[in-house]
Order: sequence, then structure tokens, then C-alpha cells
Amino acid sequence: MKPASGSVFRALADPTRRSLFERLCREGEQTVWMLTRHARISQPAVSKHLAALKSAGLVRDRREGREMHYRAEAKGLSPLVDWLGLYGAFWRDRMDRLEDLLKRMDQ
Amino acid sequence: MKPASGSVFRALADPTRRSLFERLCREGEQTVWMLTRHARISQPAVSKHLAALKSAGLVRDRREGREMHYRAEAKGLSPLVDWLGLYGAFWRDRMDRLEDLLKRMDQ
DNA sequence: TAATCGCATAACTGATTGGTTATTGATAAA
DNA sequence: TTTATCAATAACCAATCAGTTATGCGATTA
Repeated sequence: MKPASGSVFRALADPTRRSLFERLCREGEQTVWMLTRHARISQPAVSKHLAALKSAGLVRDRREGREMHYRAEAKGLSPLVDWLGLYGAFWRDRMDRLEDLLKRMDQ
Repeated sequence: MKPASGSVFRALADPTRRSLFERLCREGEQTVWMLTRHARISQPAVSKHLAALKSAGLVRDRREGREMHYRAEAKGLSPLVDWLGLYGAFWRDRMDRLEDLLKRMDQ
């Protein structure tokens, strides 16, 4: 089932989690070990944050040997976009472009 | 100064706060008393949530006699939209699209 | 097989948070 | 002036959370 916008908001509310997500967006797929190197927190903390992001649908993991690779999930942001779409016309045109963007990213 | 996306995320992470904000978006300006009637929490709790939304730039207040009127602030969501555009676009292989996006968003 | 590595989980801790009731201040009404 | 109302603040509490260290488990390497 698709995660609700609530879990996405909560997942992104934490700056460390946002930072991890942003890094995965920028740098592409990363192992937990690589992510831990750049974060200033312990490996278990990174793993917990990744678990939160995963349950929110914002990342996917892939096992390769004993390494676990994480990558950002484009679709994970769509609940946010949907939620934003419900409110107001001020930012509507920006929103439309984002929806279009996410749609094309899906392909 | 413009609130960072962080405070907006944090403000919207709480379901009660989201609910208050959504109601203000739907119904328009409301007094604290009206908002309290529909929420299942006490008036001080509502006031605290409104203060959080206000400091995130998501609502504005207006005093009228002894009543305090709150209304949703459309522009308050733009840090979110900007953030989405920034990191959503990194999925794309080509950066020229991002530049185009940001350029049009500037107008 | 034994030792090591990569990661997740368990167990714990201090800080933060979302809620409460009590109180205060300001305005309106009697 | 006295009383009642609206909303913010204070003080407090239980629950959640983000971090830690210790441990366990599967996969690799010696």
C-alpha cells in the first residue's frame, strides 16, 4: 500500500533524515557504510533513519553480498505533491510542473 | 526572514497541526475558539499548534477585539515546493531541465 | 573452520514533544 | 465596577524520538 503523506512528512521532518535522503538523491545509490562515513552519527543510527525513510516509501534497498545498497525512490515524494495540490492556487503552476516531472521520472 | 523548509516540514509533521492547517485552508479565517470546537484537544493545545504553524510561516493571525483570527498563508508552503523541485529534479539525468524549472519558478 | 566485515536489532538514555490543568491578561458585557 | 469570555502562557506529565553501545546474523575472506 502507498504510504500516507503523514509518514512522508514525519520522515522528512528530521534534518538528519532529510540529509540522508538528499545525499541519496544527489549521489545515487549508496551503501550503509558509505552513508555512515559522511554522517556524523553511528551506523545503527543511520540504519534506523534508513528504515524510517524506507517505511515512508522514500528509499528502496538492494542486497548485494553483505552490503546493503539504498537509493532514493522518486515515487515516494508523490504523496507530498498530492497533498500540496489540495491547497491553494498560488503555487499551482509550480506544482503542475512537479507532477509532470515526477510522472516522467517514473518511466 | 523566510522560514526554512525544515521548520515547515516539522510543523506539518504533526497530524493535528496538519488538520488545523487544512481546515484553515478549506474554511478560511477562523478564531481559536472555532478551531478548538472542532479539534478534540484543549484550547491551549490549539494555541500552541497555531504558534508552531505561525513561526513556520504557514498561518497569520489578526486580532479583533478579544478574538484572535487565524488564516492559512499560501506562501508558507513555497519552501516545500522549492525543496521538492530541488531534490526531485536530481533524479533526472540532465540538469538543464532543472535550470529551466528554477528559472520559470523565479518569475 | 575461524575470523572479519556489513548491517540490523536490542536495550537503554536524555531530550523533545504533544497533551493536560491552572493561571493570567485583555476585551466585552452586565 | 464587576463579571464573563477569548486566548496565550506557565507548569507539569507521559510518550515519543534520536542518539548511544552491545549484540546477533548472514556473507566474505583467510
